[in-house]
Amino acid sequence: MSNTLSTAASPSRKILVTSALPYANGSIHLGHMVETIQTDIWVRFQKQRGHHCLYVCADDAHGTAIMLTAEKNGITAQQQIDNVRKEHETDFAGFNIDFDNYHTTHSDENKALSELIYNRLKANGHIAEREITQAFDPEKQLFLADRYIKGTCPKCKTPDQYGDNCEACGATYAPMDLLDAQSAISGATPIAKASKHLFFKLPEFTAFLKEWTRAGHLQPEVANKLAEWLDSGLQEWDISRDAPYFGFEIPGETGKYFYVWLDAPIGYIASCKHYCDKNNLDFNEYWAADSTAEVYHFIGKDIINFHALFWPAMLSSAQLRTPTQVFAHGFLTVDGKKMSKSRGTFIKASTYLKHLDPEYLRYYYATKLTGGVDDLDLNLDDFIARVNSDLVGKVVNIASRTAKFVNKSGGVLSAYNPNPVLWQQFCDVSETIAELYEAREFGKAMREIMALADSANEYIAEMAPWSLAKDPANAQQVLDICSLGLNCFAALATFLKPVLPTTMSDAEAFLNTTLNWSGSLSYLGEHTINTFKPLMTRVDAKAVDAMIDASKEEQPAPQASAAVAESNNEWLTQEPIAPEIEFDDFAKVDLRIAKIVNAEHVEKANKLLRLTLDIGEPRNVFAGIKSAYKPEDLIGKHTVMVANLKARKMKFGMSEGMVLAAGPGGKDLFILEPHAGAQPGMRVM
RNA sequence: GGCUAGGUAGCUCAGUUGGUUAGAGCACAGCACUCAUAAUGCUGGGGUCGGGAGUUCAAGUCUCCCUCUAGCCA
Repeated sequence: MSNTLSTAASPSRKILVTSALPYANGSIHLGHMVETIQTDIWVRFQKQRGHHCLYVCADDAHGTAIMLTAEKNGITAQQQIDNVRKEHETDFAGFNIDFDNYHTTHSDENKALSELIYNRLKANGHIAEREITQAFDPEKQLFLADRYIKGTCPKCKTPDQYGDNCEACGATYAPMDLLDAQSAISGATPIAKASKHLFFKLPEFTAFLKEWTRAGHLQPEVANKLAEWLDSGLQEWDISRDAPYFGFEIPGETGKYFYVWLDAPIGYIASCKHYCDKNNLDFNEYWAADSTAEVYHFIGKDIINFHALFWPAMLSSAQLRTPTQVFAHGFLTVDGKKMSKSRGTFIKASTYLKHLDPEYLRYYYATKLTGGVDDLDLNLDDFIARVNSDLVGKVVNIASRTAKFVNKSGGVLSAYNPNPVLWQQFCDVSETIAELYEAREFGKAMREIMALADSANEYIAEMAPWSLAKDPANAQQVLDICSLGLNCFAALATFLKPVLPTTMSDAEAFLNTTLNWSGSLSYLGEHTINTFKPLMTRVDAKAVDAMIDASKEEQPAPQASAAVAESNNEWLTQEPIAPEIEFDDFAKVDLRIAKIVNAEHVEKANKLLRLTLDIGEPRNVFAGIKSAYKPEDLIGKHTVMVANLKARKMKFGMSEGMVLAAGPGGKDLFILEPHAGAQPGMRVM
């Protein structure tokens, strides 16, 4: 993202940064860490540049899921979220995520702020009330969200589907449309029940949001994505949930609670307030409508709507400032695939920490992070090679190969710089690297840094101080060369400090200095250093394997609902044979042999092919078989069609009949083909 | 079904407003060096830039179609 803000040290910048609030219902895994590591690197960079930067986060502690988990664990919701919060904080600390404040949305601050904001929305006429009908579990006395209802898809009859869409055929439907719908919580058959709900009148913010989303607050691809919502018309947002619900009760209502997504983003403000209150800071400087502080939200691309539509609209109505920018990032894949429990790639943060150094992952993520929303792949072989080669082989090696000569000659660096051109290269690139950090182009920044490391290693190889050292007369020259080498290392350490806080803190101890980056680099002249000790050890491939194995053990492969797949009668199970009919019923269906004289793609249609069939007369038929057949493979073949089916008007024209095909869909779709000899027009009986 | 993003060397990725023989790191091969955590340096092999069509003097880059992958749809 282009950004006119200066990256150089101008202490005027006052910055508030957040990472998305992890849900208090599960463990932190390496996917979460993409976001917190990205944010933490950015925050550490800002601090190192001398800016006032505050990094806050919190656990997202409300909702039905947490209530149910607590119940299952036989503890109160409060105990549940307290336990999880402890675990989350430990995991983040293990990865050196340096929050200034980590709070919870189930806090006094958040309650007060949620009520305040809600009351303002209401006073401004932005809250609507109306009755809606939802699925209700009569046994649990609980309204059921779509994901808590299971049943058979009304369209393709696949069993065990959730209440909003079918994973097998992709159909979308209302939860009560499911065949044999049942509550996933109690197993009871849900009933339809009406209840009053409160809505945030989002459509009234359409003009505001159309402008806001294009005003430099978002990455362009994110703004494009949101245009879809804005152009198709915003809907009112349901912000209430009926009791029982774990959350905050809505003021002025009874048995109504704020939907978890209403108070979650307010948790950013609440955590900020909690910090300000503890530290005697004025929290209005961050959140008042006229605040001049910069506010940034780092989020995953799955929650863009909440942060870039609902959230700015709410803030605007509540007379609070909106975020300076929202930075969305992509998801984590491991070895090119979605994280999987059975493959052992659903790796919890705590599992990683048992086997590997957090600095490795911080660096690897940094090499792959961009300012965009692309997904990030953790390729385990690449991870090992990259960390070992870049950090141990290149960067740390510079110190390792030069330190001994300096330590031997008394441990004091030489003030004479034998190659000002090389040093100038480091100074010149310093600002470029800073700009890349600012723009969250960490991958590019790492590449620049490694190019400098290469230059330093080339220089040392060329000078070969180990050869010069054989003659005591060259002692001063050897010291000059190695001092420059260590200055190069100090510069690299400065640039890498936001990514590798622990390693570079050790480097500071070795170099006996603090690695500031608030201005231009300074050359360490006559300066005493300490004895070099290895700063980082290589990634052990065995440790990576052990981590994967441990992830498998923790999450045993589910006894896949393989019952269906194993059954010989898979198709009968999925779609039982229809009720018996009389011959006359069948005879009503006029099936004919048809020759496919032409087949072609239909522009703008994702599933259809246009077939021209000859049954003695021409027929135009649209068939949903594009996913399984190429037009050229069909032309000239014979098939069977229903010839007396009432013609149907489709978006692309009239369809005069249908061809017969079997299979679940997608690539598994098989049209019928008669044995040789059948002629177009023959009736099939 | 709609939409948004991707598909460039074995792997992970760069490729600015279309402009000479498409780049980097890792991996691989050869050589050199031996200070360094078997680290480092030099040289080299390797790509019909997902497929097809079009615009252009010129397309990885622009347009259209197809295909595969990922995600979102309150």
